[in-house]
Amino acid sequence: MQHFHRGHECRCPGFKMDRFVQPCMLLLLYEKPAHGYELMEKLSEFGFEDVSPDPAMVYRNLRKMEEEGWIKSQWETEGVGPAKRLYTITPEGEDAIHGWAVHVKRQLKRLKHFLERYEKIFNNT
Amino acid sequence: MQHFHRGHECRCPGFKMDRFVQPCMLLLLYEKPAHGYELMEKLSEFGFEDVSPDPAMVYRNLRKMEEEGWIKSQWETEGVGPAKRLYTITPEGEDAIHGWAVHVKRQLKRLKHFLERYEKIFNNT
DNA sequence: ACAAATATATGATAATAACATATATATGGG
DNA sequence: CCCATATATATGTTATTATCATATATTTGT
Repeated sequence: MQHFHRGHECRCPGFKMDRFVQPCMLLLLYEKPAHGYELMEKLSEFGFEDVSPDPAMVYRNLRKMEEEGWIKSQWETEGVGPAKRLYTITPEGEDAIHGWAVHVKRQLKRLKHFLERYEKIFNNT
Repeated sequence: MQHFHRGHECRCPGFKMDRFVQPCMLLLLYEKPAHGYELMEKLSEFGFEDVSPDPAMVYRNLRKMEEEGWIKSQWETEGVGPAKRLYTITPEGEDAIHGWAVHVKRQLKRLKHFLERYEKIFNNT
């Protein structure tokens, strides 16, 4: 038996949207090359306050995107702090952003329709 | 190596949002009791044209929600056509709708932020 | 008699998300 | 000097989800 809401805990995995950090990180990298930790913190700008900072989410998606050829990295051993990978976006990565945008628009439409219908019924504001 | 876009095929699974059909079906059932096939068709209203009609998606989610106690079903052998399960929403199911609405609002915020930022950069309309 | 539409259901597998954990360096305070 | 904390990256494991294919049966129209 599955439980998506037990007590105060919420178990609606479908809306955690781990994958959505990919286009978000791509946008951030398009704006400016950065390393993982930096991206992890900046994700809060996109409304991931409740999820981040989650290193696993960020680094695993960075690896995936590098495999895809959407981003590339180089080690930075100079400067303060431990060695870091500096990520930059590739032309393929830019294409991917546009691909994601299509899905985002479609999903936005779905969510809006749901909310309109929901509020019509339950009269919420 | 993973490929989310091969040729014309799109492989962005994160945005297919199978789980999102749950709150949509709950809303439909709140409006009026229905059976699976009916729900499957009505899902297009929520913008699932590209996914539905997908029997697996609909029936499996209905089973899950019945396990959760959000909906209940009874066989209808009378009337035209093959036997069908008539689903009705429970009070727990109504609670679940409100729970989902919270996630939908949060996700909507994220998607909007992404799109605003995206369009600011690429000047799309 | 047969095709198509209606209706429900599941098996198998690929992909994702969630959680815990491991690692190392640097910095500031006591 | 030592320790806690912040910085920084990385992976193993397991649970959950999504996708695709397929199975079943009834009814309606031709």
